[in-house]
Amino acid sequence: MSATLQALRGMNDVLPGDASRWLEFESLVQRWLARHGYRNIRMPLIEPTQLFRRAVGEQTDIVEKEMYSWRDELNGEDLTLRPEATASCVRAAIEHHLLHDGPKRLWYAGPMYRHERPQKGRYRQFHQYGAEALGFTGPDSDAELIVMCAALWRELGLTGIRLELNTIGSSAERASYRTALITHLENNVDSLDADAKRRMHANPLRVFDSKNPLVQTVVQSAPSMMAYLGDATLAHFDGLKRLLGAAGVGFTLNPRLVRGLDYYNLTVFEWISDRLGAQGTVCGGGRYDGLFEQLGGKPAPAAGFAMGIERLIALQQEAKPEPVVPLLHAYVVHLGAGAAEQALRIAGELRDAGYAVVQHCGGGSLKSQMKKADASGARVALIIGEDELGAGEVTVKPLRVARAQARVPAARLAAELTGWNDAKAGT
RNA sequence: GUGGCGGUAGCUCAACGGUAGAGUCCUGGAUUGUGAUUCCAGUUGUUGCGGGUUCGAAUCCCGUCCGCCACCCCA
Repeated sequence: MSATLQALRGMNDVLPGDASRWLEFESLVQRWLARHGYRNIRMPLIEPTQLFRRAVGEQTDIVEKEMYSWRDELNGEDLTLRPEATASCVRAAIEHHLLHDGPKRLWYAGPMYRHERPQKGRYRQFHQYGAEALGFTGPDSDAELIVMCAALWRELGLTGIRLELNTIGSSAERASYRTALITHLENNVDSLDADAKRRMHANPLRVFDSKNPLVQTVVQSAPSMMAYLGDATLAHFDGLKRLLGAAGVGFTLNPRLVRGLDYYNLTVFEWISDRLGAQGTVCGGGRYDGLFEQLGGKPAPAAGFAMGIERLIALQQEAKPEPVVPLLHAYVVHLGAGAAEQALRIAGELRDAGYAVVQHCGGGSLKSQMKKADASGARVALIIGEDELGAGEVTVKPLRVARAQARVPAARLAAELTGWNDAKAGT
């Protein structure tokens, strides 16, 4: 039984047709990050399990049931495939004293791993670009992170991505509100259904989302978070809202937006699209002022976000479905004795001059070689047969525009090919 | 992790108890060395995998894997 091996569930191959779209996307995103002064940092995919337990939070879904964790039998260490990268980034900043000479703007990219049930836009290995502004206290830093996202959506040509915003206060404010909320829910426990009761202690804010009318009556009379927020929190949030307004970035306040990771405080936000079904969050982030200290470092404020590449590319593909075809300037076909050697020489010279060139391999009739040349997407076919070889020339035949072919001296080809490629070509 | 739907040629799909098909793609040809259009010809499969029912299973049943949808949660 030759069991054919296949990729693990929820882990995908990105095949060349899609990969060229990824490359284009990544190059655009990286230029955008550079223009905002963010510098790349690269962390390991594997970290001590403890890092995520401490950073993300013991009670979170991620830590409780979604991590790829195992014990390294060679030395007894408990290891985990990273489910997100903020924890790693902060760990690295602490370990290498990155903030010793002031705040830093950093970005990272790469695969993350969560053992969830896969569906469209949700995979067990998925990819993120993340930006972290480490060491900045004020709402100006939060605003910068959010506003730069808005610029990226424009650049990517994405529309219909809306911003949801909330403040969850300090951990102390959150704790006292949480206590008050749970007390309220417990006092009305008779009106709660099983789902609400389950959420009551695990994640009391989630009870607000219940569609059960009876539960909603309890929700209506519940205390408001606002009453538990201090002046500093409100001032920070007001400052952020003012800056977003000045930047022309619209948002909707979502008091139930809490996000699933424990390290957040004050600002939390999500960018959401309605075109992706249940997996609509395309980017999420917020402030996490306590994380440095929580991981054993000197206290430092910080904020950041992470965006999902698969989801953004799905949106972009919908907006711009034409396949991304890599640019190929020339396809060299050759026929007859000695032509292969000349073709190899010429292809090399053209590549040295900066052109993308494919040389035909595998022989075959001129007709079949021309078919390959056309299918390759090349702008022109370069034909080297016995005639051309004898004359020291190459036939240049445009494949994308209506223009007569011509013979060009081999020695001048590198200089003249630009003219043939500049001819207006269908993309 | 729970529930629902689905898996047939490389791709998109038909056949829905009685010999598994079409389009597309691919390959070759239509007078000498010229692609993409047109015409002709040809190849394509353990019907996801394993078991069961039946004279006979792509088709019905069970299991399993994978995908999709919803829940949960999030990128």
